Amino acid sequence: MAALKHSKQRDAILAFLMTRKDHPTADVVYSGLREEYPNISLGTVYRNLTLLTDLGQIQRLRLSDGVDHFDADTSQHYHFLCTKCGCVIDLEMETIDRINQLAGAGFDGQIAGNVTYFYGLCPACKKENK
Amino acid sequence: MAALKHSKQRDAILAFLMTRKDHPTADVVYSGLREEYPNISLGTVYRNLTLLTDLGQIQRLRLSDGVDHFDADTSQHYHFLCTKCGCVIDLEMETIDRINQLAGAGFDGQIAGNVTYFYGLCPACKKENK
DNA sequence: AATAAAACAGTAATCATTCCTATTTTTGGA
DNA sequence: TCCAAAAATAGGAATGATTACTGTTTTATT
Repeated sequence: MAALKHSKQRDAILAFLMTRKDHPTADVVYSGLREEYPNISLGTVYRNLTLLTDLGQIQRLRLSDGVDHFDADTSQHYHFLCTKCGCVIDLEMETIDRINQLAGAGFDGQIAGNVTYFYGLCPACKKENK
Repeated sequence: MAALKHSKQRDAILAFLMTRKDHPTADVVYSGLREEYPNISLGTVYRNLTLLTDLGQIQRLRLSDGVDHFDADTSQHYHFLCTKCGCVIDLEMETIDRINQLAGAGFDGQIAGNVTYFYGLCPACKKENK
């Protein structure tokens, strides 16, 4: 039913995301692509970001800053949100697996997964605060 | 500087929240209070929910459904979001303490805390799905 | 090349939340 | 108890991210 058709814009959005490690928002993707595609529309960016998320090619990060961020690295890893400058950084740490089992014990529903991220001061803001 | 003044509306908002375990949204609080306070305004609800959060008397839950939920229980505990019906439920489980230390190891910034919640099917939706 | 389906650009609409302003309430002192 | 200053309110306008709509363009298939 889906009958997905190829599009240059979708390729460009995915390629752009793959070049960045800062987990940009839809608006940043839009701005970044306007040089190469002056007529690309914000709606197209949103639609494709959602589509790529549904396809499992990228992941959407919904942190507490109220704006969605997107990450081309779909592997399980943790994120950090700086409460001062708002930047988002990958954290290098092992996966906490048992946590879903802990949550499921004594719960009659079905745990499909969890959302976990960290917040505080990023290295740059921490240095600046001294 | 703060010079907080008493208000019936703020009392009512806090009292309403304390009667509920379902972590209502601002709009639900607003609707629930309109019987007793027909003229209460949505802005007042939002302002006081933010104020009470800042005072540490309630906590704001920012889950991935895009709407803020509020909880009068400020103790550390975990939440579950049903991906089908959208309900939010408290989970009975021990606190995972070392997770912040794990995240902080090898990270040059400062970890202030983490956000962790679970998602899946609530007991009612799980039963219905069989 | 002809056709149908999908994607697009551009724009309007939605929805949660915040902001603004004139009025009302609270509170501490005369 | 009355007064004045500060804080809070109601009501409505504004914001900002995201989604929906529509007529046009692109893609893929025969």
